Amino acid sequence: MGSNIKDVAKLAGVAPSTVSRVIHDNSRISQATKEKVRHAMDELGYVPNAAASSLAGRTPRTLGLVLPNNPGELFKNPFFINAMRGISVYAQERGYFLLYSFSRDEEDEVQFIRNYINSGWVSGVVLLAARKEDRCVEYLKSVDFPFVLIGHAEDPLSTCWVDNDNFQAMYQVVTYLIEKGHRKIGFLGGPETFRVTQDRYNGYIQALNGRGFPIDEKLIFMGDDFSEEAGEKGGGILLGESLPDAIVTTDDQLAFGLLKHMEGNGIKGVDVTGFNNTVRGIYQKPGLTSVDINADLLGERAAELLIKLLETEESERKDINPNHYLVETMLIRRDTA
Amino acid sequence: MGSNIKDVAKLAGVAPSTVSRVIHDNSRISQATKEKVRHAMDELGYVPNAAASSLAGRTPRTLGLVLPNNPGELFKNPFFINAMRGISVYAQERGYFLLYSFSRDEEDEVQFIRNYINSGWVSGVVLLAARKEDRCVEYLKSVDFPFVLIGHAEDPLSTCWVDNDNFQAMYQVVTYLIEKGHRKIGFLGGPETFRVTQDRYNGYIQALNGRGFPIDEKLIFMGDDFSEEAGEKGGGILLGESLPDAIVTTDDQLAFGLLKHMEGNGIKGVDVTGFNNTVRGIYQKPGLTSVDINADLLGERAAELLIKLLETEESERKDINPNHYLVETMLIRRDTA
DNA sequence: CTGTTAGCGCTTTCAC
DNA sequence: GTGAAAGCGCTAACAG
Repeated sequence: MGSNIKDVAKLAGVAPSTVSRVIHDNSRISQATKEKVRHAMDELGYVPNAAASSLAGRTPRTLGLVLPNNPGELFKNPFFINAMRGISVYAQERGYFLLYSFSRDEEDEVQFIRNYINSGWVSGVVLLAARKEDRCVEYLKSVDFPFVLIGHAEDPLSTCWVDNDNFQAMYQVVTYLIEKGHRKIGFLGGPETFRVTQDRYNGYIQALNGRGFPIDEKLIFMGDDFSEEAGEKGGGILLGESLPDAIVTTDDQLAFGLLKHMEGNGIKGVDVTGFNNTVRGIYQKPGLTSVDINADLLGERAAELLIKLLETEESERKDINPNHYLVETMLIRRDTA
Repeated sequence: MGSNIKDVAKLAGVAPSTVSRVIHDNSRISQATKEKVRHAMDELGYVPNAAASSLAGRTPRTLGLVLPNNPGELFKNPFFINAMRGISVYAQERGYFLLYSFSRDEEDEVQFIRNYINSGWVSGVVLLAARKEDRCVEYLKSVDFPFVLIGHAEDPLSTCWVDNDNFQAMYQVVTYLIEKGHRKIGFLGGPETFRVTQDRYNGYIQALNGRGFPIDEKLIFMGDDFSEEAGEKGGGILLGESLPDAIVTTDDQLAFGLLKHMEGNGIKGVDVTGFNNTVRGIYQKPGLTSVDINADLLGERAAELLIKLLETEESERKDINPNHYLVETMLIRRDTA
């Protein structure tokens, strides 16, 4: 099939080790030989055998992704495919291959990671969905294997991660509503145990406080989960006697539930915003105003950070700096706000 | 890090070669030693080093996917993520890893495939979007590398492929409309150079002919592409003097354009169907009746076929049988039909 | 600056 | 049935 390093060496009239050095752009090779060798490589259409290279001690230029296998979520939310594409854009440019797998559950995921690592195929892992007390994170830390997290890390100092600035994102949303003239603004969030909920909640509080507007406890509701049902329930509670001007939510699903409640009860004139810029929000009537989390860029940054991590000396990885990126969000205005 | 074959051999009190034979379930190893060795493997949590295995001559248990980088399409159409998941489900079960990459253009794709192959990482390729005279197909054939196509092959006899039965799918759609009582049924297709257009067109013709209904040339229109604009244009032509009872389209985008034309011109009472069960069709009002192409299963089948191909003797691959699968579609009824 | 050499972990003849 | 040994393609000392 393809040619090997010996063929190249012979054609260029040098030793295999020299070719290897040229491949890795070793600084102590003369310009002349580099040219010669590169020429020979081109002529033969040579591509290094990654398996051999990895076996001989190089860290393989392959990253492994771990995806949850949640059909509903996968389908409603373009996050995953976009993040995968973003990762791909950066990784390919840097000559890295990408492995992916959809897991059934957390158990599965840890097993995949084990396989990734022990197979010798992979040199770093991208986790696309962080859970609380994520066992993958624990495992990767325990074996000290390089990884990066998309989402907020439990231990943000000793983990590499990439996330939106959720505080800032919600701050912007609320500020936008205030500028639109709204004063009574409600908050409909997911479970408060989640970091994202907290951050977005804080952004909400701060945006109001900063302008000297009071916080009304009665306008705040946290659901048991991120579902449409939770959103409906929240609507029932937040839209009581007197109507607020607007309600911000931390998830499009919650917003859909809220809108459903409003429609069902003939409630009008309350602005609503979502999060994630989900496909449904684009095409339904009324179009849902929502925060786009920029999944593409989240993916790109994750790849960038992981590759940076891989390419720093092992001894210095502990204090890689920066160890995270914050990716900006974009408020997409549609009919509901 | 992980243990290697020698460790296992030592612990089990056998030679490395014996362990290797156990890994590959060689028939001439006694049951007793197999047990012993498997026990040792478990104890050490041994996972074979895929790089070494591949280097030593085994075909690597890794498949490479090639995806187009069409942001719009990727986003509107859940086909890709679903197909990827389907592939993953089957491949993982059989112990195969998956590599993916998004290409910018056809040039890119061929380059990726070259890299896949020459790197020694990959033993087979899945092509997720077949074009006419696809250069990837040409290249893969020219180097005689195993691959499977999702979509219809130009040369269906000498290629492994997986596709819907597009004839049958459209036949069902039209039959459904006939049973609903419609008689005057129009056809709005993509470019007629495409195989899918042809197949779906034939299904349309056959369904009408089979029941003895006449074909009206004036009710047939093929657009220049699969876009919404082409759909609008088609609407302008098909919805002339007298209105048909229904129009079947070969793509949701075409259907959206058609509906837009209808709405813009106040045309009502014409049933419309799409193809691909795109996200927009689910959430817009009115909900678009559409054919779900079962991308998940398409992916699973593709993986199945490719792995079957890889696991048959090289000399017998030419006449692998069957060399394709047809995956059933499902008509999803919503508001428009 | 470049060549020589040992070996990464595994598979596969070839012996026994 | 099982072991010994060579070698897959590449890299990383060690020489010079």
